[in-house]
Amino acid sequence: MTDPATAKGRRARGPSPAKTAATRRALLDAALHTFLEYGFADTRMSDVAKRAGLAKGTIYRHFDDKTALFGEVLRTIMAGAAAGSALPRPRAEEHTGDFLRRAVLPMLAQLQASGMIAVPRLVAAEGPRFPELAAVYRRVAIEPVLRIIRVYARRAERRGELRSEGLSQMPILLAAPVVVATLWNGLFASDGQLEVTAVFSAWIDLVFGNSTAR
Amino acid sequence: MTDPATAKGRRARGPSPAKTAATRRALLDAALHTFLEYGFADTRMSDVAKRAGLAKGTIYRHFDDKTALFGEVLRTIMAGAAAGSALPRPRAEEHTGDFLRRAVLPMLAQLQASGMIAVPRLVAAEGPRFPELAAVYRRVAIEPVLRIIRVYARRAERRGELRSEGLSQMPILLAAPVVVATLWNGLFASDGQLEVTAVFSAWIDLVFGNSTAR
DNA sequence: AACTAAAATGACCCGTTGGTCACTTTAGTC
DNA sequence: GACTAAAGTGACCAACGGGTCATTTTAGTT
Repeated sequence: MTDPATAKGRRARGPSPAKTAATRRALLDAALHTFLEYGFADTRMSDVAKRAGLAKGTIYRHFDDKTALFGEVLRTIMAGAAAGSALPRPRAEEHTGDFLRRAVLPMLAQLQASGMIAVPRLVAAEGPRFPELAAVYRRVAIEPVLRIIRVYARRAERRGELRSEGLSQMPILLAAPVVVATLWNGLFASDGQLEVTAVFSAWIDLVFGNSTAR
Repeated sequence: MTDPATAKGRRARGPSPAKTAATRRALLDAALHTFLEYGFADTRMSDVAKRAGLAKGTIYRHFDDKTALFGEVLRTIMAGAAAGSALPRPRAEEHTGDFLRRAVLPMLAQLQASGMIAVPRLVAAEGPRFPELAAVYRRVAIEPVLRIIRVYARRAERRGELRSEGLSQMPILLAAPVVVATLWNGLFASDGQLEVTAVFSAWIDLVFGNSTAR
């Protein structure tokens, strides 16, 4: 587009673009954690700035307003999640229940460790006030997951591993227990946390049969 | 305590207590619907008043502040729900899956028709900011439901209808699909609503087996 | 070292809204 | 119909917090 000389000359003075990007990242990270902890309404722009070690005004050099910041936070998260998703394939004769355990449990553990597992809860809580964002989240995060579930639901149905054909038509059933466990943990933070992996495992047992006593 | 004459004399002038109670009910009802639609933070006290056909100041003659109003709304809902819950019993040889369909589906349909099915979503969204309320909700609404689920999960396990013993240990698995469907409907209000009863029915099929082809 | 453009700052502004209270209206009692 | 206690009212207040912008700091260039 513009020739290199112009581009170089244009950026002749002032801090490097890398530094700018780093500031932006710091703000997004601080915002994510603050939003997760307090929700949108109870998040103070000044708190986000403080957490990032910056002044409130700085936020507005990178984002139009609070809503835009929230949107960028979610967009960034989704982009990162999409990048880091690489599901293994089931082995030829592997029982689909075993495969799901093998594939999904480590992923859940990682999500839990990184704190990212709370994101769906944030979306569920704030989504109604940001319908466009909810729609993006659905398209970018939810639908792909449902599509994958549908693939393996079909496989399990083909192999006669399930008691009904319902799962491929309603793939959300497979994800529901994980979502609810996450909500639970957000609601009752202090007392009686649910181990998300244990919930999922019990769910697989119930639907596909316990692996030991199949 | 106080003798009747005193009590009567004390209330000798001014509007009747019945009228007061009606006002209170109108406010609670208006508040419930406004909270359900906008959430706690985006609910304006003036809007609640307007919806109830009263002035804002009137709210403060019945409730200490916004938080107290929210709490009373939830407490009232819970009391009402607890009162109106009468589950039938399974017939002697009835398959537990059939029984659950028979017992739960009408209840879900009724909850959906009355709009009360959105309450869990409200609690999930606002709960983290009101931990005591979340705890009350858990004790009054969630735990009783889980207890009932556990009873029928045990029955099903005893009768060999399930593929694992997990359900009685993790009764939340039964409720999860309904909760998630409700969240979904709140998030994507305009497009692709889920029929909660259909979701529950598919769940039963998957876990207990389809009633036609058992 | 001087220069300067971009980045960062934070005191300030101002709209919004929860909550107050002096006043008005309502409805039982005598 | 006069009396009065409770219910209801809505203009008003104060605080809070999102967003602005004149000023200062930073760092690449010459």
